[in-house]
Amino acid sequence: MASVTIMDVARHAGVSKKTVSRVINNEANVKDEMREKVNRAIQELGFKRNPLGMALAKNRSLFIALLSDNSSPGYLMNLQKGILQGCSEEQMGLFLYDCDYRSPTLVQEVEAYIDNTLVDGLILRPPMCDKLELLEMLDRKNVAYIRIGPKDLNRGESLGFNSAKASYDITHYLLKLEHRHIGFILGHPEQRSSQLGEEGFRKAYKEAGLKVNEALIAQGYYTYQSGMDAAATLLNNTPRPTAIFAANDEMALGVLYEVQSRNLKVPADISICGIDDIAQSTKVWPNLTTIRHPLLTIGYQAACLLIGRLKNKKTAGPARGPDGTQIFDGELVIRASTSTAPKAIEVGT
Amino acid sequence: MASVTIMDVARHAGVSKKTVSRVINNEANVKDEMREKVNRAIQELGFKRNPLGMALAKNRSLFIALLSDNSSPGYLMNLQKGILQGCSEEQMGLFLYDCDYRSPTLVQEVEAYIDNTLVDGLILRPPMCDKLELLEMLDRKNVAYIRIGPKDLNRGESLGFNSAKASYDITHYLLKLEHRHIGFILGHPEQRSSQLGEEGFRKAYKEAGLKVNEALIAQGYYTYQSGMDAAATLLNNTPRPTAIFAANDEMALGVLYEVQSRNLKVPADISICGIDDIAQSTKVWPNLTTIRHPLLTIGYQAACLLIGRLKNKKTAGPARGPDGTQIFDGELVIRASTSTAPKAIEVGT
DNA sequence: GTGAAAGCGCTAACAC
DNA sequence: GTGTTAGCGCTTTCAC
Repeated sequence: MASVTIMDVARHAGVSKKTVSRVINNEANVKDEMREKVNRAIQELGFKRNPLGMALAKNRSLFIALLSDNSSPGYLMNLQKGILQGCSEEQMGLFLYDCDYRSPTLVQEVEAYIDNTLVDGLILRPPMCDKLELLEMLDRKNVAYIRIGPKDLNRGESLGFNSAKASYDITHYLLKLEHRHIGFILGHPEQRSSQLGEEGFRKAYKEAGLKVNEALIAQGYYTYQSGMDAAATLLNNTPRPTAIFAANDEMALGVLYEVQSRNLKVPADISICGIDDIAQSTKVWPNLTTIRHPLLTIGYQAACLLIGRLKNKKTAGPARGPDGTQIFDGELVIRASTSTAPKAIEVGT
Repeated sequence: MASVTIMDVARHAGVSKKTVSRVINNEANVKDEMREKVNRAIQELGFKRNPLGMALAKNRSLFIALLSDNSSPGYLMNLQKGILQGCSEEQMGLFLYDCDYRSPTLVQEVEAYIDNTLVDGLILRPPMCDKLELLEMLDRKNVAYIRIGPKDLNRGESLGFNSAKASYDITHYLLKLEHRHIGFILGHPEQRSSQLGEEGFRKAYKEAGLKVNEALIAQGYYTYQSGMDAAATLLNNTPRPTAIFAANDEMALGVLYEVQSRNLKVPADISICGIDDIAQSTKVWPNLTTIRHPLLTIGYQAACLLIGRLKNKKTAGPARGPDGTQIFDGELVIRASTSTAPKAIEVGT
C-alpha cells in the first residue's frame, strides 16, 4: 500500500521521528503546539501506525488470543462475542486457538502457537485455565493471561462466575416449587466450578432442612452427551425425579432430549433447568429455566483488562498487580421448562 | 525470551545471515552441505523464526482472518472449526472479526481492521462474501481472500455449496413421502444461495409433474427468528402444510419451536427439515432431517488454500489464478423429524 | 552459490 | 522538550 510512515509525518510536520512517535504513543513531555502540528500532519497524510514495526521494536505485539476447546459451543459463542466486542473497541485483533484439553502435548502445542503468532496475551477459559503446567509455561514465557473461571490458583487475574450461588438459587427455586426428588447432574470433576456448584446444591437442601438423596446425583462433564447419559441414569431411578437440574445448559439440553424421547412432558411430568442461559436455551421447546451467566460482560471485561494491561506494561516482567479476581453473579430466569412438582409420583420406566 | 536470532544461527553454523535465511525459506541455490550445517545449528540452538521480523521485511504478515457476522451460530461454529484445523496444520494463527453485515460503514470498519492487524488474507462467509464494495476494497488493498459461497461474482477463489441440489434433494424426498403441501422457507433474499435453493425446490416439483403452491413459500433470512415467523405464517394456511422445509437448519429449529409450541407432533402431524446439519440439529428432539453441508471440509480447504496462496505469492500483485471455484455437494441425512404425510389433512388453527 | 550492506517501520537510550 | 543514533529480526538488493 501507499504506506505513510512515521518519517513522512515527521518531515511533513517539520519535526523529528521521535516526536511523532511520542505523539502517537500519547507520551508526556511534548509541547501542545508540537503535538498539534504532528496530529495535523497525521490527519493530512492519513497516517496509520504500522503495528508490526512497533511490535518488533518493542518486542511486544499486543496481539491476544482466546484459547478454547470446543465442548459446550453455546458457552464459547457467548464468551467469544463479548471478547470480540472488547477487542473491537480497543482496535485490537483476536487470535483464536482451538485446542484439545486432553492432549498430552497441550502445553507444547500452546507454546508453539505462541512462538508462531507472538501473541503476548491470552484469555483462558475452563478447563484450560485450571491447568497449572500451562500457566507455568505462560509465566516463564512472560505471556500475560486472564483466567475465566473461579479463582483457586493464585495466579494472574481472573473473572469468575458465582457457580455456588447459581446452583443454590436454582435448587432453592425447585424446592420452593415443591420438588422433593431433584436429580442433579454435576459438572466436570476436574473443574472447580463443579465442586462449587455441588456446594450450592447441598446448601439449599440444608437450609430447607431436607436431606439430599445421593442416588439422584449423577456425574456429568458439561457436554451435551454427558447430560443425556446422566439423564438416562436418573430417569431409571425409583421414584423417578420430578425435576432434573444440570450444572450447565449444554447438559440440560441433553436431558431435555432424553426426557422427550421417552415421551415425558416437560414440565408437566418433569421440570428441567440448567445454568448459563446460552442462546440455545431459548431455541428449544420448552424454553429452559436457567441462570443467566453474564458471559458477554465477562468476555468484554476480560478483553479490556488484558489489553489494558499489555498497553500499560512498561517493563516486561511478570509484575502482576494485586489479585483482581472478580466474581459475577447470575440471575434466575424462569421459563417454560419448570413448574410445580406433579402431585402424585408414579413409578415410571 | 531467550530469543535465538538468525544471526546466532549464522555464527553457530559459520555461514552468513543470508544463507540461513535461504535455508529457512526453502530457497534453491544452497549447497546441500550448507543446508545441513544450517539445519543442524537451527536444531541445536532451538531457533524459531520471528514472524514479525519477516513480516516487516517482506511487508507480508501471512496473518489471516475470518470475517463473520453472528447470524446462524451453528453454521459459523462448524466453519470456524474447519478453518482452525487448517490453520493449525499450517502453523498459522487465525484472527477473528465479527462485524455487522448491515452496518453502513462496514467497508471502512473492515479496512480499519486490516490496518490494525495487517492481515493479508481473509476468509469471507455469506453475506459478507457477496458485498461487492467490500471485495473491491480488498482488491485495492491487495488483501487476498477466499469466498465461502456460491460463485457469482467473478472475483477470487470461492468454495461453494450446492444449494440447488440440496434443496432439490430435500424436496424430492418430501414429495416421495407423499407430502403435497410443503411449506418452503426461503433464505436471505440478498444471498445467492437463497435463489439457488428456490430453483432446486421448483425443479423437484416440476420433475414430479406437480405445481408449486405459491402461498406456501415464505420469506426467511436464515435466522432462527425468521424461521419462527415464517412458520407462524405457514401454519395458518388452509390446508395446513404437512411438511415445512427451511433453507437452513437454524430456521428449521425455529420452525420446530413454533410447531411444538402449538402442540403439534413432529413428524406425526407435520414433518420438518432443513439444510446444513449443524450440531444443534442432533441436539433437539426429534433430530432434524437435513442435508449435510460439509462445512468442516470447506473451512479446512479454505484455510489451506488461502495460506498456500499467501506463502507462494512471490510478488504482491493481485495475480489471482484461474477461477478455482469448487462446489461441494451435500448429502441427505434422514432423521426423526420427517415421515410420510398424514393421511387425512385436517384444517387446523 | 554465497555474503555484505542497506533497509522494512518503529522505539530505546542517550544526548542536547 | 526535542532530536540523534542505533537497533528490533528479518529480507532484499547486488556484488563476488
